[in-house]
Amino acid sequence: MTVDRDSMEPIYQQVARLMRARIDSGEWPPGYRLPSEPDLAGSYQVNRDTLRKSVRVLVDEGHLAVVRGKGTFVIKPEG
Amino acid sequence: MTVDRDSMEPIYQQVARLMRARIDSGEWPPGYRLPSEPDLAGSYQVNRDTLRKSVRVLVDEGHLAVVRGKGTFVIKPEG
DNA sequence: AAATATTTGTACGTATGTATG
DNA sequence: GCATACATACGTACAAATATT
Repeated sequence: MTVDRDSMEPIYQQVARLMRARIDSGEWPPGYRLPSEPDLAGSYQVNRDTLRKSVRVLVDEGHLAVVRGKGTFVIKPEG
Repeated sequence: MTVDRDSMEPIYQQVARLMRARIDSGEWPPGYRLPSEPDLAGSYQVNRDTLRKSVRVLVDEGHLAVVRGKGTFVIKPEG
């Protein structure tokens, strides 16, 4: 062992975890439109590019859907 | 009709097409390691970030595999 | 209808970190 | 240790789709 490995997690994954928690907890319910990317980036103190990486993770997981010009929405269970 | 729509294609997709063509043509055969991202970015006259988007497209299509620290490789038919 | 504002998408530039050779 | 190659992160600007006034 090389002492304490795997304690590093990229920021965008950390943010993705935080956002996932808000979805799972119901704070961001199905159909909810998230704050804008610049707003979220500000909230999490990260760059917009980094935030968008986090969003992509959740989109890939099927938790979020992004619609250009409209916003980012929490996916509903059925669809 | 709104006159000639859909004639706009993002640069990263254009580059993805060019790269796909080189794979399909056999210029980049299975197992081949592509030039480095900075080199490819220079060849196609785009930013490295843009080139990485193109690569992601081909990875998602199953044409390429990216290995950190090693390079980007053309996927072999079988695996 | 038209102009404006909002929101996501694309593109470039730069710096630093991590994995591999 | 050093060089190479991919990964992450930040900043900036403008384009495109949508919504609002």
